[in-house]
Amino acid sequence: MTSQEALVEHWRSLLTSYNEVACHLERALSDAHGLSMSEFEILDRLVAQQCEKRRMQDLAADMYLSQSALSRAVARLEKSGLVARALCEADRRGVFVTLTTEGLRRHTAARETHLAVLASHLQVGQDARR
Amino acid sequence: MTSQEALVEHWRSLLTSYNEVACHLERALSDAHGLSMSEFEILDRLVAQQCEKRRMQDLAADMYLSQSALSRAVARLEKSGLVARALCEADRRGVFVTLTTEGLRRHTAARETHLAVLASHLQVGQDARR
DNA sequence: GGACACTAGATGCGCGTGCATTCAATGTCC
DNA sequence: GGACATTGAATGCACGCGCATCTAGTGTCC
Repeated sequence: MTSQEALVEHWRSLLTSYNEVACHLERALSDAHGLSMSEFEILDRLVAQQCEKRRMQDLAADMYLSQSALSRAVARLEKSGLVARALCEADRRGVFVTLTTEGLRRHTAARETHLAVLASHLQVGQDARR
Repeated sequence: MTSQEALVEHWRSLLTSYNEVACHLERALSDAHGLSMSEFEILDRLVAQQCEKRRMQDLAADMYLSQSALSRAVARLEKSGLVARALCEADRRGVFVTLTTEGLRRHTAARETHLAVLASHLQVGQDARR
């Protein structure tokens, strides 16, 4: 097998795995908790890093979402009461995003679903490395 | 590390890789050849299996796209003249999809871009298997 | 301090997606 | 053969995305 073929095969495998898991995750999180995958990922980040920084910036930095997608996702989460926006006084362009109590609760519940879906649809050894 | 943590880490890694590559692929294919990633994948399937079967069905079977997404993607490709639809006489609900000469040409050109993007953004050994 | 570049985030827009539904063709059962 | 379920594909719809743009606040240079 040439290295090109290996490359394409690896990509195909990644594509398949991703779509399989993402599709199930999206459905399960939405049905059980009213969250999209991206929204869950945002909550997950917020739970992980509970220090004070310019959140929008930082969130965007280690996520795959574009700035605009993140902005809207946070807007949805705020509307649902899972997250709160707060002005940053030091630099009034910045916006802090923090979990609400309800947000933490929802994340805790959704985490179960998240893990369950990963466990049943993500085979850890299935990558196409050759 | 617990197995749950390993699972989540693997998923994060997959998510990151996928988005990195998919984003670049989408851009490169679109800029250089006016194709979306899905459209290229469809052409790629058609090049690979040049036997006669109910195409829509078969295409959907080994792709990640939903039936409706596939239907529309094929419609776009047909509109661009890269693909042709043909009625299946044996079962007149079915639709054959075949590459046009131009479709083959476009695929050949796009394949270069595809491989180049994979080569530069997909590290084969980067999966998070632990 | 006033003009100008830059940065953080929000928003208008077009597009591709999945879901649910629809429509036509096919199979089945009496 | 007629009623009914089933199947292949197309389509209405709502939604999340990325890109480009806009707004407002900040920094810089004279």
